[in-house]
Amino acid sequence: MKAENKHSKIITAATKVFAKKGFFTARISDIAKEAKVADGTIYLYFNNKYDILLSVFEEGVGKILGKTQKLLAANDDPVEMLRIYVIEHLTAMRKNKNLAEVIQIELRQTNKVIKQYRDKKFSEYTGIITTIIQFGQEKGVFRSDIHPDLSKRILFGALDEVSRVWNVTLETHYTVEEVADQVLTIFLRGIMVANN
Amino acid sequence: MKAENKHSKIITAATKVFAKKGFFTARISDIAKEAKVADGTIYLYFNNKYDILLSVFEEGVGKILGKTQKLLAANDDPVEMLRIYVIEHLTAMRKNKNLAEVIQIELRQTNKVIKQYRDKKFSEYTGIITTIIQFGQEKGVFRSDIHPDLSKRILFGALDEVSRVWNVTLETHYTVEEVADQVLTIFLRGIMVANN
DNA sequence: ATTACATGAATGAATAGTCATTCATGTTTT
DNA sequence: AAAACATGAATGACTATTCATTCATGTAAT
Repeated sequence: MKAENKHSKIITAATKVFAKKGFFTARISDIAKEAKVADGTIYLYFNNKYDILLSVFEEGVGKILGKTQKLLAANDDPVEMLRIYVIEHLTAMRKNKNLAEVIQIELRQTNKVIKQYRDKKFSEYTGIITTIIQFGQEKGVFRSDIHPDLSKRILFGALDEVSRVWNVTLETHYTVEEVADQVLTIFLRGIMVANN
Repeated sequence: MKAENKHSKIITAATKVFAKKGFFTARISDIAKEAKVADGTIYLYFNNKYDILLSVFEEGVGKILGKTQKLLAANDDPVEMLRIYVIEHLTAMRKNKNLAEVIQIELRQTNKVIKQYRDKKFSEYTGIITTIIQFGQEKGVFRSDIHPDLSKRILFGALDEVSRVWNVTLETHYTVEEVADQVLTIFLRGIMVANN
């Protein structure tokens, strides 16, 4: 119990420190201080600095992925499914800005191993969009001339950028609902079969 | 001449090295080697490592911005203007993958100074989208319930993500034209006033 | 219930290596 | 022969990781 507790304390601290200072500028001693443990203790729970970063990502995305999949399972309307995905994503990013920062910035970084790891792990999450779009096309709700893979990038990129801004400027004047509504309005109108 | 020549040689080399290894992992000696100058020579042209990064960005974005503004000046159809912007951006990102990498990844980094600098400089470039959208709304071509600021993020995020992928996977199987077409189809249908 | 012993989690000072930046020296240009 | 430019080895500051030691908790023996 105590061990598990300390593990998450370090994860939480690291998320915060990485978000604030960036992976390379963050010091192990910063994380230790934030988590209120000794520097050495961190190495009882993680192999090295990279391992901490990957764990932050793994556990963070894991939670979001799990929740999203659960919510979507109870649904079979493509439009409604996209709505759920968008709202869940924006809500999660807004709620945990530190995690958002790590996912959006630190994990993209250069290091090929990190980058490929992120893309692999992440593709499970963004792949959901592709699946929904294909499903919608089969149902005849979404236009068939839309490339599911490309439009996945288009939607995800839009979500990524609008939520990234929450971490940069103090553009708090848009709520999750407003943003979700704009993104969905534009994207859905863009991919749906005309019906009026 | 010789000085100017060396300056750009270093910029080009740095762009390549930063793109490949990332800002923090890149060594000054790597850049020097790539540019075929001595380590110390770099400090005759730049104040420090950060200065090199900012210069890469400044000069790179400057060129793209200039070209885009020039092309747009000769036009007054909002739809056509968006098309030009999208195609120019994708073409530029595709053509200079190293610069794209630096802009998209390295410059987002954490360091608050860097980040704010990027956002300030960049907002001039992405702000063009906002202007075009507002222009289109005034002309009654784009829906008035679209937030120009938000939809700027939506379009730019989409562009950023689709072009980022060119640097990660070997997803070369979409051409600039195909990608531009999908993005524009979806986005324009999303923001235009219905006219049928 | 007190004492002796055992365990392994936690500590943080010391290590070992890295690299941005400087500068004494050399080379080229005017 | 100045002045301007270029070199790259040496410097010095910085920090991830290690590991000898401490300490808290549990178990066994008396």
